[in-house]
Amino acid sequence: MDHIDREILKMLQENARMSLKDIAKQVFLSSPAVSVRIDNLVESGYIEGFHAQINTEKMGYHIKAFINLEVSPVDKKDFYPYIKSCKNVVECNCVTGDYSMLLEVLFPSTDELDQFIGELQEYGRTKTLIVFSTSVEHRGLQI
Amino acid sequence: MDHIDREILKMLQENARMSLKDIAKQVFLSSPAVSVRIDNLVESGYIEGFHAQINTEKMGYHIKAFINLEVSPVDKKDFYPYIKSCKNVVECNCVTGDYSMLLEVLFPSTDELDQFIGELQEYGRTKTLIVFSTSVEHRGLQI
DNA sequence: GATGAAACAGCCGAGCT
DNA sequence: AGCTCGGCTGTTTCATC
Repeated sequence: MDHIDREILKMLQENARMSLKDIAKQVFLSSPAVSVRIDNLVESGYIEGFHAQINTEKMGYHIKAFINLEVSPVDKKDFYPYIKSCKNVVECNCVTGDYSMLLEVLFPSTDELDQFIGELQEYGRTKTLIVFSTSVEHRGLQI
Repeated sequence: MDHIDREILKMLQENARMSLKDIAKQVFLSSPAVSVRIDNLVESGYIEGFHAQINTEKMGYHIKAFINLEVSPVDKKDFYPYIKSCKNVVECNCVTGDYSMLLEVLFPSTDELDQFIGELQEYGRTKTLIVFSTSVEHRGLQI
């Protein structure tokens, strides 16, 4: 992990479909050299994947919300697989504070969100924050 | 936006570096046909970008946290450009509830986080939730 | 890590449905 | 109008230095 690897990471973070040739040009290396570096970055776990970022609004998901959820330690074994299977859950973290879990979710409308919160309350009390606007869209670590 | 476009979106979300040929094979189309479809998806805004997902732990960012921040409406004009420039801020939302803003941040250690919270308090009071563990890593909309 | 060759993928235009 | 097919260009990969 030298400064060239960091440069490659940065470029792939901005455009994951960038060609090896274009990357090579910018780091003053040959394409094969870049190819093996990328393979190594994936292999060693620095790169976890390459993903297309999709406009959720355009896909009909108009409501973004954060749900604080209290889950008792006993119920967590059941909770984890359940929450992973929920397509609308974009992120789920175990956190400090009054509520043990913080979820980020996407729904087409408040109706579906409301129904989901109903389901969640089987695990514990909730506090929901609905997103008005996003000033910094979820982005990777700025290298 | 037909079912083939949705299939292509799904594949690019899973692996943004997938070749046109491999995509074409799966949707029973020719590579050129897939190429124009992807261009259209980008053009029409369904795809907002292609990004490499980087392991933040490996990059030395061991602390993830959510910061609830109260910002008065008057200060928001200053706040937005400032928060965008903060490299450690991964996401920033304007939300309902007691605090007007919810930030997701990454730091190498609690020291840097603490210092950042100090800076933020110029804008208003804060409540910080530190992440113990992440059961659902930030992922795109499940199509 | 560089180079050159071979395989491969992507792009553009022609013809087809 | 949009899709498929073929050839040309550019890209990736492999073997060698």
